[in-house]
This record gives sequence, structure tokens and C-alpha cells, in this order.
Amino acid sequence: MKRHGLLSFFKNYSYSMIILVDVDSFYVSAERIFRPDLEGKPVVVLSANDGNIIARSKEAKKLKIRMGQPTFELGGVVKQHKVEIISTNFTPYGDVSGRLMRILNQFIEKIEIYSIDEAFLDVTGYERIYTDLVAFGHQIRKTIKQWVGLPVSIGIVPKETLAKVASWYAKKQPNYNGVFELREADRIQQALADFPCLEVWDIGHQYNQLLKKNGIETAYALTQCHDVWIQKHMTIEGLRLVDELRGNTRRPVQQYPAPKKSILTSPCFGTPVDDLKTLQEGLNTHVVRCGEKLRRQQSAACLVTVYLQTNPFRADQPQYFNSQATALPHPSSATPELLQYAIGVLNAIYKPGYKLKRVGVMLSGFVPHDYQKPTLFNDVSDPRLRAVSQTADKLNAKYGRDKIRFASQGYSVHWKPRSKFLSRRYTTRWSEILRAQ
DNA sequence: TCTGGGGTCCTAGGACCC
DNA sequence: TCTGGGGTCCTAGGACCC
Repeated sequence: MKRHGLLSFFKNYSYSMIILVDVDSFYVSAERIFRPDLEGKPVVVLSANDGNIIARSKEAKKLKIRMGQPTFELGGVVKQHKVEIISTNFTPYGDVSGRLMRILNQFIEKIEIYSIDEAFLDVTGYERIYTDLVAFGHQIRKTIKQWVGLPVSIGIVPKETLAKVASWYAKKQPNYNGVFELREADRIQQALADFPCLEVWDIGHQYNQLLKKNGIETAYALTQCHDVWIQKHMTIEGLRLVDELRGNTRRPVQQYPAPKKSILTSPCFGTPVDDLKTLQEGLNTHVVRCGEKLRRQQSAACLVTVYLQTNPFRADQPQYFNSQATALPHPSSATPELLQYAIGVLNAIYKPGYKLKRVGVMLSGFVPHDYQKPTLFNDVSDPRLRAVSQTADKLNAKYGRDKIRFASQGYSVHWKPRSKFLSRRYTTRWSEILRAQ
């Protein structure tokens, strides 16, 4: 075991500070903006297909409803405690998230949008303007509550890995009013000593079990482990994170998101599907969606992977999982081409007699969309196909998703995901806007 | 009856090359 | 008949995140 004295341990925590803003129970809070009657009640938001719980209000957490818990397990608790159940509705959540991020950007120019409900604000260099970061944190919190109606927690830290620690304390200890700062070495050390490993960023249940077996229960204990041991059991990524906890390195705030390296669309069917024609329709729709995402980031794909899956929870039914990739003859971002190759793969891996729960498509091997590799036969994508796809994108953006469709998408609805408890898209559909009495 | 969707990175092992 | 080292690329699988 490697031991660090306090001085060497935290010597690298110099002035460079980051603020993490994260929304409390984001999906629930987003619903509450338009449904103030949900305030103070136990509320859960379900995954696509209404399968699992993906967000819980504070009150629902108290009822021991777990993250990711299957909806059907809820049963009695719902009736007994009048739990409000809401199907997920990503369009308004995305819209609310955009508003939140724009507000944060008004405060600080350099922000990293880490997820739909979290952002890092790099306040290095702002020390003259905001001498008291805790007061600044409260100001951000108040503004967001007033302008978008979202409750947020705020962690003020010198390293991103510490952000989750600070935000954990901010939520846990009501007397801090949602804002917690970790800056001085001894305070950081104290915070890590009381911080369970499982709560550390990048430590999940597997690693937590492993650490527990070795007597490592807290983040502080983790910082005292030997580098070689950490890298052996938790890869180089694990070592990086421990090094940041020790204060040795700092991941920079990344203002501009890197383009995605793969794009995936693979929602479950609402009801199982076993015939090829319906599968093809489903796959077509997923490929169309993938193509839209691909063009949005100005990439072209070289590889199309299709996979099929039965319901792995149904041990009583025959299982089938298969996936296959095909390399495109040239990079493409044109939906008609992507469709053609994806369907080819589907036909190759389809086997009748299985109740399939999912057909998915993944695009990968990206190059910039205007990249043209010279080849012997000058085999490039027909530019007209891309132009058609882009025109469809523009029209769909203006008039609504799937207003312009590719013929092969079909109109069958029985495979579409379920969502029984849908709320309205208050902010993005005129027809669903809230009316004042 | 009913168990999410979309991503990331790393590692090991095999195929293949010179 | 026996024998090598170094490199790349790909895939599968496992861990993690929200």
C-alpha cells in the first residue's frame, strides 16, 4: 500500500474551480413544471415501453422504489401510497434541458453539457467576479428555479471527480440548501473519508464488490491503494479516476462535444414480433432515425450492424440473439443506402419461430460526410441520395417527425412501444400547449 | 402480462502480415 | 522438420455512465 502524507496528497489542488449543476430527479422535476399538483407527492417516470422506473421523486425514493426497478413489481406500493406514474416523454425533457443549459451559459461561457440534466461550469479565471463561489452557487440555483422551475444541486470543486462527492453532500445535508463547496485539502479529505466507494464516479456494483472484498469501503481508502493493483483490476480508467481523487490530475472541462463514434437505435417492440415483414418495417423506421442522427453530426458511416433479440427474461421461451455487420462500399449518410444494406443483414440473420423483442441497428466507422476517399472505381455515394435525405430532414424538422417518410417504413403500429401514462408535450406542440382558465 | 435506450472506454484473443 | 518476433486490425465481452 502506498501512503501519502496530507501535504503531498493534496498539494496539487490549486486554484482552478469547477461547478457541477445537476437537476434533482430531472424527469420528475420536468413533469412538475407543468403539473404543480405533483409537488410533494411520490412520482415515478417510466422508461420507454413503460418497462422500468427511470426517475423517482424524493418521496418515491423514501418508499424504497429503486432506480431501474421493473414497473410490474410496484403493485401494492402504488395503491397504498398513491404513487403517480408517468410514461417518459423525451421531447419536453429535451426542451427543458436546452433552456437550463442556455441559462447556465449566460453565467459562464465555458460549460460542458455532461448529460441531459448535468453540466460543468469552468469558473477558473472568474475569481475576481465571483469571489464567493458559494454565494454564486445560490444565485444560479435561485435563477434556475425562477426561470425554468427546476430544482438543482450544486457542487463546487477543483476536480470533476470530486463533483459527484460535493453534489452528494449538497443533496444529503439540508442545511447547505443545495450548494456544497469542497476546496481546502482537509475538507476534501474528510469528505472522501465519509464517501462510499459505490458513489464514486465510474465505480459501479462490480467494482464495489471487488473493493469491498479487499476491505476498501470509502473513497479515501481507495486513494490509498497501490497503483499496480488498481490498474490490474480496474484498468487504466480506474487508475485515472483514483489519480484525480488524489488531486494529481485534472480532466479539462470540454466545452465542445466530440462527435459520436457510433449511433444506435434499438427500442423494444410494444408486443413481440415474429414475422419478417413487420421486422423489416420496424428496422426501416430505426434506420431512418439513425440516419437523421448521423446527418445531424455531419458524419457518414462505413459500417452497418443489425441485431435481433428475443426477451431474455422469458426463460420459458426459445431464445435467439444474433448480430451481423456489413461494410458499406463507401461511406454513406443517405437513408436509402443505409436502408438497403440494413435490410440485407436482417434477411441474413432472421430465423422464423422466435418471438422477437427487439431489432436494432448501429452505425459506426464514421468519417466526415464530405470525405471522399479516392478508389480505383471512384465508388462514392450518389450525392442525390444524401440530398433527398437532407430535404426530408428539413421538412420533418419544420412539420413534425415522419411527415416525410420513406415508403419502406410502413404504417404498422402494433410493434410500436407502449406508453400508457403519457403527459403532454407542452412546450413543443401547439396542439398540446397548456391552457389557462 | 409486465424487465429501457443510447452511449463510452478498455482488454484479451485471434487472424494475418512481413 | 523445426522454429520467431513484432506489428496491425478486428471482434467479443465486460465494465461504466445517465
